Amino acid sequence: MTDGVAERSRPRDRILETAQDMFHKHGIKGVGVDAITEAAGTNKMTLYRHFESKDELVIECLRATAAKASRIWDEFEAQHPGDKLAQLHAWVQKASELLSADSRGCDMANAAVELTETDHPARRVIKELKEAQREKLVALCRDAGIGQAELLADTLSLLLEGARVSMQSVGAEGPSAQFVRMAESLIVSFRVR
Amino acid sequence: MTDGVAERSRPRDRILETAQDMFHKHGIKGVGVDAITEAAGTNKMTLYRHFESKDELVIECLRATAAKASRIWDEFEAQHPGDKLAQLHAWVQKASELLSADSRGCDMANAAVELTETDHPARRVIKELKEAQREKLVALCRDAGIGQAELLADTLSLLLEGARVSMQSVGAEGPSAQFVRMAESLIVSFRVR
DNA sequence: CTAGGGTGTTACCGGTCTGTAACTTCCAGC
DNA sequence: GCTGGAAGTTACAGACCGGTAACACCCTAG
Repeated sequence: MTDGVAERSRPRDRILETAQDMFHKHGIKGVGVDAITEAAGTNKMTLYRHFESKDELVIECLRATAAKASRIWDEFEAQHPGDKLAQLHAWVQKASELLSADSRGCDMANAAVELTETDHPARRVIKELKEAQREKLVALCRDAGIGQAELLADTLSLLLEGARVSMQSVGAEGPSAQFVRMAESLIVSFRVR
Repeated sequence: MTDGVAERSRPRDRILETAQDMFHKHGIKGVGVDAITEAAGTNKMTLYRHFESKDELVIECLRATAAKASRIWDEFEAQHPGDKLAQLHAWVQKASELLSADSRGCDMANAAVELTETDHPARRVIKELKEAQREKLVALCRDAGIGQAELLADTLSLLLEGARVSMQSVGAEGPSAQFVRMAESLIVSFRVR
């Protein structure tokens, strides 16, 4: 039971937290609702009283993950209040740390790969959340005084997304190991311009 | 039956081709062997006479995909014999074309995302094939006279990998739309150095 | 013409999946 | 102490999964 998260709290919270963790580790199609409820120390009926379907649970998990990521951005502002360029460097640093700490990449991107049905209800949620994150990074670049803010933000996005997926196929010693160097010299080259 | 590939040829070839196509479109866990054999105009017994398991079929499909990609590299050499820099630009161009033509990304990366079991037999194959592709790109960059060939190759790899996964979450109008511009200016900046 | 290998067909095994029904148990608020 | 709602339990439905057994067929090489 390596996935046990059985602190005493409300069943709904336990289910949500456990599901996040297990979806992240094993993929969405790789884990059944029975396994989630068991690891959460509850049962299937209780899950279906709080979530109308597995798809809906998946969506709630993605929203929770995005909310967690959003809280990290607050740290940047707290650590470097007003200094947007420093916050951009902190973004690079934090991304690199998360790359080292976890090899399963981005939950939203992974879900998009796994849920191939074009009309799957989670797909529009993924798109919305990813677009919001993109907006945030663009704004950070612009406020940091970068000229082509959109282009830098998109390039950094692709580098990070690529690093996270590359780790899953070739491991941490592959191209993703150079992420920080790539990102930093990119920022430099965009500032000079 | 949108996945039908029923030309008269040997069952093994039809199964392999059909499986490649369906794994690509619907994911590995998203398609069963019954669906593959039906679309290939054959039956399950015949599949299991040629492939000892679904996992083995998956591996054969990945090898076939990699072989197809390898043939594209031969085109570069044919189109620009000896001119490695031109071949590098052709690589960027071709990558961009494939991005526009297909939104389901790289089969190997997708498989790595889907097959989370660390000891899954396909994982080592994915790693080997990806490492071979990396070697090829590094060699191309080096032979094109790029100083930091490894770094350029890895950066281009991450950009492309990122573009392919980004398309699946936010669509073709997202950051991946700028792939060519990013790659080309990267090459320029590495040449100047 | 015949033998034999590749192929097709049908049925089945044991397991897993999402989702539901009916019933019991527990516990907090009155 | 009683009550009402949340949570747990058991069993089940219906579908799908990967994989196998037994047998009929067809077509080509000799």
